[in-house]
Amino acid sequence: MPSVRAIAKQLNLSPATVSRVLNNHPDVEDTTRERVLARINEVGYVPQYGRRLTNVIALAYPDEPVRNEYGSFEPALLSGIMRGLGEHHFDLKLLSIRRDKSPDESYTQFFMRKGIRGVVLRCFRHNRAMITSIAAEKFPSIVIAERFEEPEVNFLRADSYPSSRRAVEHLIALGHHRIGLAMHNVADSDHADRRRGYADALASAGLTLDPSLVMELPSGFSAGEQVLDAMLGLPDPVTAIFATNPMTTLGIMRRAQERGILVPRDLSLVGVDDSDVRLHVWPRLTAVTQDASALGLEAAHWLTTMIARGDRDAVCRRTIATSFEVNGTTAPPAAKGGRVFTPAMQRA
Amino acid sequence: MPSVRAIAKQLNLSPATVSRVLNNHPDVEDTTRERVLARINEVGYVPQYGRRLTNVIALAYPDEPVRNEYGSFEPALLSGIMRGLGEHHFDLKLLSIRRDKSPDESYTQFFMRKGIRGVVLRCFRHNRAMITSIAAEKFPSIVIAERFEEPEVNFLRADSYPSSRRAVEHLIALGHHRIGLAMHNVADSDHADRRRGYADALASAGLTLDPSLVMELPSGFSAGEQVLDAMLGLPDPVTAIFATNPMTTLGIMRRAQERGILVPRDLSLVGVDDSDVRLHVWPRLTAVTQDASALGLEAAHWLTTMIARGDRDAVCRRTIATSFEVNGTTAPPAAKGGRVFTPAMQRA
DNA sequence: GATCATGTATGAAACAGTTTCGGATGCGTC
DNA sequence: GACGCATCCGAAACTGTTTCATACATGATC
Repeated sequence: MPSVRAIAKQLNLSPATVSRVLNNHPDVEDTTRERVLARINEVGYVPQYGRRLTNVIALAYPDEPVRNEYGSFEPALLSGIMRGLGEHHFDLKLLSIRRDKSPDESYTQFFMRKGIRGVVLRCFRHNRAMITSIAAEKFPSIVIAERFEEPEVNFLRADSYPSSRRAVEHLIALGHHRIGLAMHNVADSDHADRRRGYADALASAGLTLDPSLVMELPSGFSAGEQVLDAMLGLPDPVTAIFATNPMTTLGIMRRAQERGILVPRDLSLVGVDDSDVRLHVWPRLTAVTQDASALGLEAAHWLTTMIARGDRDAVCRRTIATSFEVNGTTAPPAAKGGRVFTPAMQRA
Repeated sequence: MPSVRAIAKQLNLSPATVSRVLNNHPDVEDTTRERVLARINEVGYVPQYGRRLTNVIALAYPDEPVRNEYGSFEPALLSGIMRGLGEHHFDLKLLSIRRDKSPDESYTQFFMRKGIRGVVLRCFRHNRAMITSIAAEKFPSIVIAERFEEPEVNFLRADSYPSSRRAVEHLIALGHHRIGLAMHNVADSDHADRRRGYADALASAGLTLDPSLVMELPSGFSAGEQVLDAMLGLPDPVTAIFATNPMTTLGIMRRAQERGILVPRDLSLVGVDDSDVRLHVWPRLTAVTQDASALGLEAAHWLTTMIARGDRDAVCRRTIATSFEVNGTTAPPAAKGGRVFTPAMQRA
């Protein structure tokens, strides 16, 4: 358990200088700063004073935290994390890395400055590099809902592949063969898994994947509305859609109702749900469900346990299952050839 | 700016004892503890060491934080708070008071132990006493979405009365006179305002308030389903419903669709929305909207400004407006006498 | 009733991390 | 070369916490 004074002595510096480095004060020479940081990382320094104050982990977002557009995933995740903190009596801080981290400090410095002992990381398309850097610095961290090849990155995710495949197989079994795929246009592994589930289900049923039935759009409600219009506007329209994003799914449903397209009579829909929203629409949504709250709980519990034990080398590369739940938005397709919708038939 | 040592000297104690009181250690005599706490409160002691670590406020929930059932209010609020923290560079901690506070410490002690300088409080039916206690201790705090008579309680709320009244007047103007009111069964001022808006709108139109059209239920989705069934099952059914709770509103809509009741042809519905959910259903919901995100932003900004200024006597008793937005769920009532729904007419 | 545990409340001192102040050093300018 | 100025860093002071020892009360035992 090295103290600031011990580290200073080892490096022939004063405690003041080490403290300055830890707090990212500007007036330290670069070479000195590097030397201190190297040693800090090497010995895994943790401030001992004010232990109580630092029994805190953070949920860190790359940019703005808890955006509304993220749908119900974030609140469910938060709720799970809060429950996972209980056993070891940790608190949770919310951080935005890009907003608060100064570019010239390391991630470890940043987190220490914020008084946190570990971090649960949300991963989006653009911040994989950030995450591998944090992991490389060996700061206690765990990534939610993403998969990494790098062995030093800890993560906890839900595997969407089997459920996605079952979802599409379910549609095929009902008789659908023109099945649209509405994807979020991000290259995260979750969405890749869902796409793979779609492709494999088609392939194993002997259906060819028609690229014109695959749409990639930004996440969000209005994307769903566009998807519906586009997919039913095709010369040979789809009879079913698999939407891999919760908000997009809701957008599709709303637009379908607006246009008087009856789900599931005229169109079958399988969505993705992070909480209970699938049960709050009518008809209840047939969906691939992942339990965001369980992800949060497990991640928080693992992280706090690891910190409490002082085990800096623990590894978490866990994948929990998703499930596929058949509800009211899937049915056999309408009469052969599908229906063609004309503006006159629309209610709105 | 008194230090622990200064306070100790004033009271003829050692710094150790004062520190023990601050950290709620058990082995301090009760009279000594009281003396120290009194002085602490009197001088408004704030730990100066590790100032950076304590540039933190908390969003404190009486019980479990960020419950899913709260609907979209919580994430919107959180998002607003995070934005409001930016100017003064504060961080946010999430706390559950009942879970972490030991019964024999004061609220001030608890918050100091958690290293926070101020607190944004969520208020529910059962914790008004808690909130007045916190305010009485003069710990920097602000309550969200609730009104208090006690002059020492700071709050920031949205005034639902005018919009609620306009909502019901809108229904009356469309020709409705059997208008149901679905209320959350809590005695908070927000819901009281909505009820008052309902009552006043009826009264000023010369309509009598029929108590059998007012239902009070626990918040939540399934409550909405019960409301619909009950109100349409009346001998003289309602032709419109004003639902004062977002989740209840969604429950009503879902149940209406399930039963094949067309909104707004067969039933007009006015709801309450804390974010954008009203636009994500079909038809888009006519609703009283309050901007939870703005509440969070303003509250966080006020609190951090007050703390940064060192102004412990600032007062916030602000009410921001809500608005009433006409969308697609309200229309004139069906032919006189209303329709009677029989099971045979139901689709589900 | 004297003696001896036992336990509680407190202070002195040591400790951890931070900040202030000033000194050394280097660099440019007159 | 002298002076001004900025940079970097250490000594010392300072803040809050924790450990250890002590004073004192209480109660049990002979």
